[in-house]
Amino acid sequence: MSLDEIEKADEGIVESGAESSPWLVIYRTLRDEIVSHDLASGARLPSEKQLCDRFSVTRMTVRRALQALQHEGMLIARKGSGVFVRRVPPCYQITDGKRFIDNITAPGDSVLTHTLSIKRERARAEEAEALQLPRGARLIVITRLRLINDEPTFLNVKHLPSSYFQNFDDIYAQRQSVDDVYRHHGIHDYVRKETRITGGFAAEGQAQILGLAAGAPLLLSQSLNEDSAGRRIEHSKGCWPLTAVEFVFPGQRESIDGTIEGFAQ
Amino acid sequence: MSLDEIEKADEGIVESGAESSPWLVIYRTLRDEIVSHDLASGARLPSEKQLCDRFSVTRMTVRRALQALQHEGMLIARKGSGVFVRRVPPCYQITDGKRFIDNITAPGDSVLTHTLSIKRERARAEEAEALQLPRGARLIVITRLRLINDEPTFLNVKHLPSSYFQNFDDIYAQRQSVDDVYRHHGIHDYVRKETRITGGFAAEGQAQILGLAAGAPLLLSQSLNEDSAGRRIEHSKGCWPLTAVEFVFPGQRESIDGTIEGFAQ
DNA sequence: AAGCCTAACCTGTCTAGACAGGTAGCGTGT
DNA sequence: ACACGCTACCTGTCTAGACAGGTTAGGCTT
Repeated sequence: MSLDEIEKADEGIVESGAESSPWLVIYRTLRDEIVSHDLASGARLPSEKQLCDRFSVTRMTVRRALQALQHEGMLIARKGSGVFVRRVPPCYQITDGKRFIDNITAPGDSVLTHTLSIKRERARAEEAEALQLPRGARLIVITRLRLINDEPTFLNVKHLPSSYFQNFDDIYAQRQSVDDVYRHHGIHDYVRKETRITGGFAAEGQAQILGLAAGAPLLLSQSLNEDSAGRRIEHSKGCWPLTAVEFVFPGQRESIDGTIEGFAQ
Repeated sequence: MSLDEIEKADEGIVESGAESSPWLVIYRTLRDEIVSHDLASGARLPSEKQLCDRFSVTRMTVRRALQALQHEGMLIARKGSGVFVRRVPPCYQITDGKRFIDNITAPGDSVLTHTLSIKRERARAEEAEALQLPRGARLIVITRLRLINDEPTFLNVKHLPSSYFQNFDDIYAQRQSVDDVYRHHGIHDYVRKETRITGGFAAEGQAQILGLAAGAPLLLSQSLNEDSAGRRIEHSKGCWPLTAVEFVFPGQRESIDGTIEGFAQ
């Protein structure tokens, strides 16, 4: 991991030895087998009992190791069924921009969007403030799941003021694209007004959708779009498996030939 | 497939207290006592054995609950000593800017910086590329820990090209400020060239310094500063307890009176 | 009074079982 | 051929106890 250097830099303060208790051995062994693709993504692990035999320990010791790997999002256990490899940790780079997720760096990656629900709701305090609407204003609420290379990677809820998008459902049903909805309603240009990033933990529903263990750590993103007239047109919240992505925010003064990157177009 | 939980993404493991196994009851009870300050920050919890008596379960069941709370950074166990409350989860907002951490929103908060080490190293591939230097170039490496309201909150390693800062040690020793070092070397203006954010897990050394359990989830930040001549003067990496901060990135087109926020000055 | 030492206490880890509840596949009966 | 039900297997959780190793405070020695 990229920050292991911090530890190296400070070995004078704390040394992290090559200590090894039985569960740590199991943890490291399985982790290496996952990273090296000896255990393929999606594959089922040997059952806990088989692992007990292999490592000559009891189930609780095996489970200690499996639990750590689940927390890190590498494994997901399905009750009654088995434990499965979830993710070989490549980390996608996301550049903040208008289409948040559409600028995955590697061009060969597949991105699939699943619309889970479209609802109407009334603005609560939070959305009202973010969108600069009165509390109780009508909102369109879209919940979507994005799969990158077939791994569920981004769970997203968008809030849009109903009043700006009278024909939302028709257009969205046709194209599955919020940008097309914008265009159809006369919004041909808009700006990312603000982006926020923090961390949190997966509630049961989120975990299930993302294929993670309940309580798994997440990256949480929030963004706000504004049209050229200064109207707040979208408030979006989303969550990602903790190590699935790296957000890249380019600085403001990237002046090549006089224009400002992220500002032009 | 109810997704409404995404609204309270940073809640904890499970909500809607429908289901309850013994360890979940303990988890929720202790979590509530921490959040409500019945258990003060820094206080020692009753020993595991006492909790066993209180909840009428065995130690493994108590530990199951404690483990979840440790993972979320609310508790930290010290072997031989006890389990202590670490953090009542207020989340500081950090606005990305020149002085990364100096713009904590709440003005009443205390910020204390601890310089852990200052070393000289040779640039490895990563730093060389980031700073646009030849591999093996001389670097100054500063490791610092920042406490916010006495909680260790930000562990940070800065890499600076030695060649730009001949008098680094003297100036830094006097003022403990990298900005002052810049000024003393004629750099009165610089820009945040890029910021990256992702997530990861605490190595043992990091965990100990931050007062977290080993393997606890972290927010990882990376930033790059450039002076007005376009020289890369600083590459900084850091890690934060997952829920300790929220990064706020204002959009580029915040045009008030014709200037671009984050660009002027 | 200062310092050492020991005993009590605490967490970390592991063993060896047990039962509950979910899953999937196999075989039987229709 | 198909549907159903049963069974074997799997993970989730809990019990009851054990030992190892770190911490701390109180008592003893000097």
